[in-house]
Amino acid sequence: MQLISNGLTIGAVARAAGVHVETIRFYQRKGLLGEPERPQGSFRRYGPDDVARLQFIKSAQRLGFSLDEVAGLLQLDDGMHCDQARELGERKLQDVRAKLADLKRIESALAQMIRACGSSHGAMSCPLIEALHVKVRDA
Amino acid sequence: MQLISNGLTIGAVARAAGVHVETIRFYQRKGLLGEPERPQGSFRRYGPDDVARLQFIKSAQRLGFSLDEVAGLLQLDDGMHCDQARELGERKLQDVRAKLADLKRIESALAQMIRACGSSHGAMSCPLIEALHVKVRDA
DNA sequence: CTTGACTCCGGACTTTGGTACGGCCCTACA
DNA sequence: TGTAGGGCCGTACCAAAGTCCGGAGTCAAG
Repeated sequence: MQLISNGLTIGAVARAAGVHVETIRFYQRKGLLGEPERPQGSFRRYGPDDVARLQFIKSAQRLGFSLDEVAGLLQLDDGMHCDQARELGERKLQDVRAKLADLKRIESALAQMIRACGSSHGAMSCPLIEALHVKVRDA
Repeated sequence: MQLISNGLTIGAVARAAGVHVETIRFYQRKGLLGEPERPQGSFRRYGPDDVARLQFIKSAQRLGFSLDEVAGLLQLDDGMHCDQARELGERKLQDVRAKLADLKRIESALAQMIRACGSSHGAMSCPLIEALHVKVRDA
């Protein structure tokens, strides 16, 4: 029953996006995902856009965006006025770039630590926090 | 009362690191931060290392690491055997690189959207999700 | 030697992001 | 046409990461 005439059922969407059905309904309650029409009967039918949107939400979450922030990102895509979208987008872009910078510092600290580990064997105090002293800034 | 002889009080550390006192005690319960000695009396005294550690925890969290994961990162720095640390570090490095890749895709999608916004004025459907269709991979 | 700011400790409460459950209702397929 | 496997809906529950609270003890400055 994956496919009611055209459009996916909630279960099929969930499988396609790798989330649980309940999660979809939870996102709908939160307004992150619209509730689609039910054209012939009582079951909602979803499209590939919904799958993409769910996958986007999950990706953004993995990067430390809260659902509220993800909602902000998604509004950019929904029918917003362009200058608002632009402003919001610019703010988000700054966030993203700050995260990138932090993450790069973590990456090089880790890589350095692993190199150090390879060269000098035995128990040692790895320079992780040391390397990260610099990186401290507010979110 | 910020400073009992040498060493900071919990409140001073909290202020320095930008966290609440309760958060420090919570981290201590979780083992993320050691409970320092109380050399003369009943109050604990902290050093600058503790501040750095707290700031590190907060930074890592902002990047989407859970407290358990942060604990793993911190163990690398504490007196661990080098090959264990190396293995854990390599796993973490892969995580970090995956996050970096995702974040870069988000960055370019956002930047592109802002450019598009700038060129064509008026209400429009910004290509955020469109641009992110590619980036979908599992965590 | 008092007073006010602070610490200690335990436990209860909150928010975020879901998960699980149970009862009823559809709908596609045999 | 009947039945199995979903869908629909509400409510309850869960873990993570704090946050708040209250009573008691403790500094240190005036």
